Parts: sequence; C-alpha cells; structure tokens
Amino acid sequence: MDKSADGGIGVVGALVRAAFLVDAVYAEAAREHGLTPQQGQLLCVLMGRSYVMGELGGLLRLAKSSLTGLVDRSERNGLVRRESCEADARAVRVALTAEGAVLAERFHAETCRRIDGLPAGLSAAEREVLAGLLGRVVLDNEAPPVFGEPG
Amino acid sequence: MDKSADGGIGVVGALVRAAFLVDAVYAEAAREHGLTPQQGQLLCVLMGRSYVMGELGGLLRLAKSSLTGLVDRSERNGLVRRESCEADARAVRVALTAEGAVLAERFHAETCRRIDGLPAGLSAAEREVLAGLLGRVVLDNEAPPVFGEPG
DNA sequence: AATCAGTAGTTCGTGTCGCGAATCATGACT
DNA sequence: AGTCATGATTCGCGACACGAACTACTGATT
Repeated sequence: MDKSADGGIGVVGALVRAAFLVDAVYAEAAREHGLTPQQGQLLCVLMGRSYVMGELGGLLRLAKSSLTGLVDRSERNGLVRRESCEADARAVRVALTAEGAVLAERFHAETCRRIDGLPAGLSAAEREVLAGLLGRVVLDNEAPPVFGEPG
Repeated sequence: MDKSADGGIGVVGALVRAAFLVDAVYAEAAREHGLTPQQGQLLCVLMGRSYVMGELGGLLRLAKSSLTGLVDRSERNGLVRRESCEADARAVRVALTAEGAVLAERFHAETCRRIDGLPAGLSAAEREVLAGLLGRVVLDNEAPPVFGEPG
C-alpha cells in the first residue's frame, strides 16, 4: 500500500489518481457533446442493447428514484425512449432514440480517443500489460460493462 | 484501443471501468463516514498541507464558485477552517480543523484499505507492475495529488 | 499619491444529481 | 379473490457544478 522503494507510487494512489484522471477526461468529453457525465454514461450503456430500469439501476449503481430522474432528463432531451416491456407490464424498457444513438456513437468514439491518449507514454507492450492487469482487476470485482468497447 | 486478441479487455475499457470501480468504493467509504465524495476528496487533499482557494480549485478542477460552496458546506460541518492568507489579503487559506483532521485520517485509511483490496487477485509482483505502469500514466498526465498516500 | 486594470473569492440563479419514503400498478402465489 | 412482492414514479431534500455579476485587494502606471 505504501510507496514502493523505487520512488514510484503505490497501487492505491495510482488507482485513485488514475480514476480522477479518467473522470476528468470523461466529464470534459461529455460537456463538449452537451451531456453531463451521467447522461453520457447512460448512452454508453445503452449503446450495446436496451435495458429495463431495474437492470440499469444495477449497472449504474443508482437508486431507483435517481435513475428515474436521469432517464426523465435524457428523454426530455430526445436521447432516450421509454418502451413498454413485453414480458412484464410493470417494467419499463429504455432504449436509445435515433438521435441518441448518433450522439452516443460520437461521444463514445471521442472519449475512447482521449482515454486512449492517457497512456501515450507507454509502449505498445506496456499498454497490453496494463490492460491485462487492470482488466483482471475489473473482472475480479465485477465492474459492470458501463463502457463497451468497439467491436 | 480494441480488445486484445486473447479475449481480454482493451486499455480504454479497462481504464474506464476501473475508474468506475474506484469511484464506487470511494463513494461508499465516504458515505459511511458521513461525507460526500467531494468532501472526502477535499479532506484528503488538505491532509498534506493547507491551500489557498485558487490552488484548491486547480487541484480539484473546480470552478471558483463550486469550490466556495464545497468549502462552505465543509466549514459548516466543522471539518475545515478559512484562514486569512498572510501573503495576500485577497486570498483565503483553507485548512483542516482538528475534527476534520481526525475524520480525514480515518476516511483516508479506510479508503486505502478498500482500494487496496481491489487488486486482491493480483500477485505482489503483478501489483507492483500495475502500480508502476499506472503511476507513469498518472505522472505523464499530471494528475494532481488528490489522494496522498501514507508516508 | 491617484488611478486603474487584473486577480482572489463570494453571491446568486439555474439545472443536475442522488437519496429515502411514500405511492401506484402489476405480477405471483395461495 | 386476497395477499404479498416487485418495478417504477413522485416528492422533498440537500449536495453539486457552473457562469455571470459583484466586492475587495494588489500591483503597476502615471
């Protein structure tokens, strides 16, 4: 947990500060697309497929009422649509509108581009090692797929 | 930027999802200490030393008015104190109160403990590699020391 | 010394965010 | 039918973040 002997940073500090960095990049990219980070995240999740409110709440770790508001605002902005769920009349399915899909695509691509620039100082091999280790941390802790990658 | 051939996750996805994970842990730890994540972050920054509002704004990447509010609320909660700055009568120096220092210490320690648990699936050697690579990313991008490590 | 542009912070108004408690509608089970 | 659980919304609240307008002080210029 402490700084390692070679003067570098410990895992904990590295993780926290990297998260801070990613958040800042994410927020800036969102802002330039007229989105809040939360709305951007919602769009990115919905890029893959549509979800029912309950599922979305789990993925984004939001209380029910918080999600209702987020979807309300996104719907008002024409990015998202509420559909009735075939399997359960109580549930509400949330999907991207055409406009939302376009914006999601643009926001996602640009954000990828910028996040990808963060480890610019690393060699290709180092980036792969980083991706591998961080990927294991993500999987081990079951971080939800809040940001699907292209492909 | 894409998924690597071995079925793992790309650097971008790994970074974003790891950030999401860290945020969640941070927020939960803060909540359990009666703090919002932002207040927790403010306390952590101030653990090292006191800062003038302008410096704090740069560190936390907040607009002036946002920081005023954050410091207001933290001050109201007795965690932080506004002092006059000796060198410049316009500036305001922000420092932890005794109570704030205690809480900061507790919150920081507990948060460290939990963040440290995220890479539990990694060997000691792997953790060091991760810390090294991520540390370089952090330094290359001049991520501010928003979360000093013990020592 | 008087002036005046620039800087440090605050105030104010607006919209977003996140939560818990209460509520409503539908589903599932007896 | 009756009852209980579940999915979502509503409501009220405080926190957050921002920009624009404002106040107070600094420092350079005249």
